[in-house]
Amino acid sequence: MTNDTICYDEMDSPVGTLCLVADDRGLREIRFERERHPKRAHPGWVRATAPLKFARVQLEEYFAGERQHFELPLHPVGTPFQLEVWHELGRIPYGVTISYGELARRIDKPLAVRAVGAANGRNPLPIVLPCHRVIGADGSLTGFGGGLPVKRYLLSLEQRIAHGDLFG
Amino acid sequence: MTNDTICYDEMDSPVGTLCLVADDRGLREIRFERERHPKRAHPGWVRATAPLKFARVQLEEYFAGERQHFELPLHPVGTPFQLEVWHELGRIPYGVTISYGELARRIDKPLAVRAVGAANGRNPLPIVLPCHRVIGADGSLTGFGGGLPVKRYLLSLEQRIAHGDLFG
DNA sequence: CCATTGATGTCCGAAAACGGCGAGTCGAGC
DNA sequence: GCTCGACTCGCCGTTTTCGGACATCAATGG
Repeated sequence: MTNDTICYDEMDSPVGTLCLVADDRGLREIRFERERHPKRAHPGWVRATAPLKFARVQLEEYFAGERQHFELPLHPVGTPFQLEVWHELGRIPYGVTISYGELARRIDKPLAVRAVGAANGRNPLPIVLPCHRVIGADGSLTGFGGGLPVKRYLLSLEQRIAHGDLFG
Repeated sequence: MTNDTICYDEMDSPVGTLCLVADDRGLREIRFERERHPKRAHPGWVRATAPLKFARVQLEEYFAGERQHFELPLHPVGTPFQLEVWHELGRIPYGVTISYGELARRIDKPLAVRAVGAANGRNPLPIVLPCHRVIGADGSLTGFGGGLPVKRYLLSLEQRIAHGDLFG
């Protein structure tokens, strides 16, 4: 029935090598070289460039400051709660930051703040689902799977582009 | 890659309706109508008679007393320990019973007696892998996934045929 | 003769721990 | 007074850990 083969590819980026993973339904994962939650190896995955071409191109455009949102079929895998959180991530506009509490409120679970943080930490599609736009209520960056420097880089990139700060 | 479609079929037998399940590698399960460890439903399974024809015929021959061992590709799924136990089951001759302790000794784990019992209880291929030939050290039947009456029936069938007791 | 105990792999439920938080409290310092 | 940090505590989904229960049986000790 469904063709469950999973393919992957790697690409260079300003924040290090990225590993893109997809199945026939869409993009499943974007992995940083050194992740906080290292995922297990990929048994039976097939390296393939073609199916991931659109993802790679759009990411390159993003890093070049020429793309503010992605148009890709996505297929992140997670619990219902996690999917809800990740889906909500997709609605945060480019260059905008909100707090974990605000995100919790937006999914109608104002008290599930730490749970939102945890779900954010397991976001399998960083950059595309912009978990980096979620920060502490006091403005601190608090954490990021690929490392705080990467989070800082992404936010400053978006600030620069969104606000037209040519000196950033 | 591997064609993972799973097919199933049902058949009548002297011990009630049996559900046969197989993939392209062989027979996976034989389910009784009312099982002790009820397995989850079959999402995405396809009903198909042809691939299970040999299994069905051989089972019918077995119940008719005309077959004493099976010649089928098998593909039971379990832990390494379980596979070891189930494999050993296949060596118990028709009409013979051994104890759980004896079975444990045969796989070189003489102390894993209860573990052997548990593995026996999870045997996905009853009848074909004759877990019914394993009984308590004191001769009691102790248990059977499809119900003790079925275990009794199978043993008495084999006794009758093996010992040529025409009055059984 | 009966009750108890220990050894073993697996499953299942309950319980606890653990986070990419945040509001509140309390002192220290100015 | 006011600000700011360090600390505490409650919140909630997920993960991990843990404790029994099993298709047992031989060895003990009363």
